[in-house]
Amino acid sequence: MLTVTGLRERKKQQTYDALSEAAIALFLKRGFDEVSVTDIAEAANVSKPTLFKYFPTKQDLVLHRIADHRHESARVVAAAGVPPVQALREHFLAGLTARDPITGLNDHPQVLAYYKLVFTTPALTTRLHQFMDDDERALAEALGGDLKGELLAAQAVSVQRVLSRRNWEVITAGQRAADRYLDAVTEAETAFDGLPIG
Amino acid sequence: MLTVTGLRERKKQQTYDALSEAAIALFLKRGFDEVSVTDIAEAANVSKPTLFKYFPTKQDLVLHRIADHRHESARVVAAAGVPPVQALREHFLAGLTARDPITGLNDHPQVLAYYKLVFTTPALTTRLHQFMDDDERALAEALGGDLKGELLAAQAVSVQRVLSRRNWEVITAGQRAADRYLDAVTEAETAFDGLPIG
DNA sequence: CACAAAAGATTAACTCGGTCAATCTTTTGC
DNA sequence: GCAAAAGATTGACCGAGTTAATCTTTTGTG
Repeated sequence: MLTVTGLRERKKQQTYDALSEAAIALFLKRGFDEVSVTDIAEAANVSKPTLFKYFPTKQDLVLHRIADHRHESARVVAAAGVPPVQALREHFLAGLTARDPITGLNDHPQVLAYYKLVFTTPALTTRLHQFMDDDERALAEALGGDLKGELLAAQAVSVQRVLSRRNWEVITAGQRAADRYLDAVTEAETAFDGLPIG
Repeated sequence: MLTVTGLRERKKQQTYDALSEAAIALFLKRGFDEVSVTDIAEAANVSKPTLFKYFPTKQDLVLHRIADHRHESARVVAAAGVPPVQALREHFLAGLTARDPITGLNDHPQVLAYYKLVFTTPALTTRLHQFMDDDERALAEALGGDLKGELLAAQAVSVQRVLSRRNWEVITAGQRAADRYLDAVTEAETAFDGLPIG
């Protein structure tokens, strides 16, 4: 068995990428609701059932990028040697510095277009919230699963959602990420200060 | 114009009730996903498009009861003469005392069956979360719409969701509402104490 | 009390997201 | 090199939700 990666694996990856890229390109051009999954399957030279073997829902054609970050908060807390809230705060602040798109503080046109698509399409925001609920559950578990853990998890996820959304809105209104950075840090610190333990 | 309530209004109300009751009865008996909207329309002697004129989605046939409480938090805050967090806390505690189903502290079999249906059906919990997001937006607006308001709104909604869910789980596990009451109050006070300002 | 206008219900046909059973292709064990 | 298993592909199908045209019922008015 000398095959490093089977031919099959490579083809699968190719199909996956073709679907995702075709989908996002079409969605960006015509809008999420104006493109049918059949259109996407055709554009990727694949049948509709095949598409759904790669992506469980139409929304996931867009959101798989974000979904890859699933349970990140829980992992951060579990891996950290410091108190949970401190770990989450530092992780978010590092994200701001790195201009991680998930913090909303990124003004690359492609990133902006992508998030505009997500935030202005109800079906996508809905599914995004499902992912965040998953995140919250995992985080609550990582925090012990008791009342305090559940509350902290819910509030930590909320905080990150509100902060990211605000950053994205300011950037969308035209401000450069670099110009927003300091305010974003200030807001993040204010927000995390409001969490128990600190 | 002496007509107190037109005949038309009454018939509409009748159809509305017939649809809702037929739907919930069928869902409770066979499960949400095992009943088609066509089944419900037939049971209510109505056509499918007519059903959708009364309820925008299949889920709303179940959730309209909860949806009636929309923006309740925002209204509570707006109507109160006390600080927002205090108003929300008092409102929730009053709900516990009154065994308001929305607090999870209600052990009537019908109520339990209804919430079991809601919480164990993904399509319903998803739509429920959409309502809570609406609630959160309205509350944030009522709180001023700035960062602090948005954060407080998100956390207040989270707190109520976590508390209600915990109560429901304990009741579902077999405890009587009366026996849960004191713990529910304690947990609620702990949770609201964690919110800014208090 | 009749009747015109309008509001609402009905029907049939349609679109679209998602699933399934059967078929075909590729990989793998011998 | 080949048979069997694993996996990919497809056409046919189902259910939610919509639309346009038609028909019924209610209501305000002469």
